[in-house]
Amino acid sequence: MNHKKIEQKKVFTREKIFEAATVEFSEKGFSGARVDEIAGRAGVNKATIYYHIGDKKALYGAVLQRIFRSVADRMSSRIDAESDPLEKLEQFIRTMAETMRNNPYLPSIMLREVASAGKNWPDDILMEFIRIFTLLSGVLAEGKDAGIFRDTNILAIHFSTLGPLLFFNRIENKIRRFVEENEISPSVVQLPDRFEDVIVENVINTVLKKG
Amino acid sequence: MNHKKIEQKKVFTREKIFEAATVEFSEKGFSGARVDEIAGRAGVNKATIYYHIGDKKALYGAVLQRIFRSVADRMSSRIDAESDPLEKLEQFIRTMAETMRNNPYLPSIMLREVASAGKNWPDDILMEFIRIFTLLSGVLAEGKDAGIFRDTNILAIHFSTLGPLLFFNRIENKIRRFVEENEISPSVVQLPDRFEDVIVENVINTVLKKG
DNA sequence: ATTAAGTTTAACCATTTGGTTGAAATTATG
DNA sequence: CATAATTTCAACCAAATGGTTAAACTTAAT
Repeated sequence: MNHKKIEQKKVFTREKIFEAATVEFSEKGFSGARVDEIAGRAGVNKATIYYHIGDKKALYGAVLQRIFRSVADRMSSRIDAESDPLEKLEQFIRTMAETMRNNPYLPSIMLREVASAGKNWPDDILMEFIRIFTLLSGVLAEGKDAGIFRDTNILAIHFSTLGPLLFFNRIENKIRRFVEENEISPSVVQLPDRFEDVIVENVINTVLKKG
Repeated sequence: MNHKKIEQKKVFTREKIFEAATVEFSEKGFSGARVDEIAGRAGVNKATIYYHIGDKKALYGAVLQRIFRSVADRMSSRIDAESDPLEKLEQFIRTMAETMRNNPYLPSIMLREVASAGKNWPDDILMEFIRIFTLLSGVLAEGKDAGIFRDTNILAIHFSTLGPLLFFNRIENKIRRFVEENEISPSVVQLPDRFEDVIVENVINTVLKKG
């Protein structure tokens, strides 16, 4: 086995640990997550986690950083691919929704982090947030300069995108089950096929200059 | 000591326990919360909690129900006090924001509950949610009948109100500290004095019929 | 083949934690 | 005042949990 293969194996072990940890933290939160359970899911001895990464807190931090960096990366490349500010904004929202759909563990972790008010975010995690915020900020400024966007509050637009998408992602199934079990007409609850379509419409309506 | 005073003391003890539990659960979530800590904060022996309420899970359930019922109650009375659908909608949003400001423990608990996707909500908690949702649903229907509201998605409006308000409430201080420490111009981040003003404007803009 | 370095493992430990118990204290009743 | 019922408490316990360790195993270099 040469150096490359060793490195690969090492990376593979770390990867397995991260994946298992992400699922566990997502399902149970930091306090609820069990290191033994993570080790079990990863098919690895508990001590291996401590050898490769560190204690529970370090592991959680690493998981957060991994997640948020990958989100920021994807968001960045997707928006760069568009030229029109309006399409960039739409892409921002749709990429968010898509990322949540593709990574089912993401929403609960993000919501719990918001709940904890970023009490223990290291600087590198903060940086990933700022990257995303700056991205949106740029899109809105671009649209304003082009004369097609109103002067809107960036934070409000950001939270009005992220918030509803996260909420819906988490609660959709609960609502569907409830509507079904209680034989409520779906038209009462107005469950849309694609929630992000509604959010795209509303956010664009908020941002777009009237006339 | 007569019957009334006994009853008062009993209620007082329960009240102290609930208050302490609410704070503890809010700060640390269900798993992170410690029953010993709750007993300590309430100035009560741990066994008293088990005597009066039950185990940790029952205590948490009782806390949730208390919170959400009080929110639904307040929301209900506030909206009933208005007659115009537009003012009802504004009252809905402002009451939400006000309730969060007055009850600092509320937002983190709500966010964590959304994160957990209501996995273990008993029916009575679900009912309180439905009360609030039905309230908003009625306001929007009323406005539509009066010909001043567009046909909008209730869930989206609900989440576009609740989400941003909760997010801002939790993260505001973090942002303020960050802006200050890194000497960033506040204009870049656009921190408004009253975030709910922005949300009121945006939501009304989304709901209102254009003419 | 031998050695040294890196990696994984089973067993173990100290502490924390939810929950219990029986006695003591407080209060209501006769 | 005496007795019964309710409420509070200190002490205790079993289980769970984060973390450690020393030994075993694997691989790379000499």
